[in-house]
Amino acid sequence: MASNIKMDDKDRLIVRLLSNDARMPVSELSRQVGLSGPSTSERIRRMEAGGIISRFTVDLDLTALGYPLQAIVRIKPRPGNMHIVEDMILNEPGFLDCDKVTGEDCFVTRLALRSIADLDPVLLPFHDKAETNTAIIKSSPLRGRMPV
Amino acid sequence: MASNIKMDDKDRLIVRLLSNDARMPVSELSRQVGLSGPSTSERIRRMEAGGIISRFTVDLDLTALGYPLQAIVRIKPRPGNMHIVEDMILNEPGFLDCDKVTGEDCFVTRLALRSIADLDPVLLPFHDKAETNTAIIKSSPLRGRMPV
DNA sequence: CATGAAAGTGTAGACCC
DNA sequence: GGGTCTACACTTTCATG
Repeated sequence: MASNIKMDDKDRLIVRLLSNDARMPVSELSRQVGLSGPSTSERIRRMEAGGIISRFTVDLDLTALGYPLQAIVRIKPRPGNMHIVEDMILNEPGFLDCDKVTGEDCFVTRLALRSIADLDPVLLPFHDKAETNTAIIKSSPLRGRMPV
Repeated sequence: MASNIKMDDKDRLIVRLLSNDARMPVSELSRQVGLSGPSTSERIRRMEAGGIISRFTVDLDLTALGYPLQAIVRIKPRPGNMHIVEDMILNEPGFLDCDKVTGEDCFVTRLALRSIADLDPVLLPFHDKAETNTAIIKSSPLRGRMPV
C-alpha cells in the first residue's frame, strides 16, 4: 500500500496548477511555485510514485462529442443476476461511471446519451434482470472537485 | 454553442493517447499518430478551440490524499430550501460531484470522507433542510470512461 | 500537411545548505 | 535529504513551400 506521502503547500500548489493545465511546462510551474526546475520535476515525480497523482489526462466535453444528455441510473439486480448485470453495464459504452454501493440499490451509474430517444433501447436489456431507476441530469453544479 | 467539430481516426487516436498521458510530448504523439509535429499540435489546438478537449488535468488518488471512503448521497430539499441546500453542498469541500436531476431526489452527490466517523458531522447540517439518502461506495468498477 | 532554423524546455551531474 | 546551477539534448514554434 502507498505509505502516506506528506504534502506541503508547494506540493499542493503544484497539484492545483496542474489540475488547471496539466501541460504547463515545468519552467513556468517552477516560476509560480518559487522553486527551481529540477526541484519541481522531482516533486512531481515523487507524487506520481507515491500514488497521489494517478495520471495526467484530458477532460473531454461530452456535449461536443455528441452526447448532450446524461442520466443517473440506479440498478438493482434481481437475485442471481448480480454478475451478469455488472458485465452488461461494463459492455455498454454509454455508461461512464459505475459504483457498487451499500443499501437498497446495488449499482449507481452515470449514463451518457446522444438523445432522450436512446434511453429506452439502452435500458431495455436490463429489464428482465434488474430494476432500474433513472434520473435525467438537468445541470451539474459541481464536477470533479478535489477536497481542499 | 460549439459547432460540432468533426473528428477523424487520427484525432481520436490523439485524444486516446493524451487520456493516458496528457504530458506526452507532441514529438512522440506525432510519431505514434503518423503525422508531423506541427500537424499534431494544430489538431490539439483545434480540438481545444472546438470544445472537445475542455482541459488538460490530473487524476488524483483520493485514498493517497487521505480520503479512503466515498459515498453517493441523494439530497431532497424540503420546500423553500432548494437554494440554501445547493449552497451548503458547494461550500462543503467533501462533495466532489453534484448533479441536479429530475425525479424524486433533487441532488445526487458524491462525497469523499477521511473516515466513516466523518459522515454524520457532514450531513448533520442538512437534516433540518432536506432529506438525505446515503450509500457507501464499496467499489467502482468504472470511473470516467468515455463513450467509444 | 511537411520541412528547417530559432527559441524555448527538460534532464543529469556536480555542488551547497 | 532536499535544493540550486550549468550545460547539453530534446522539443516546440513559426515561416515557408
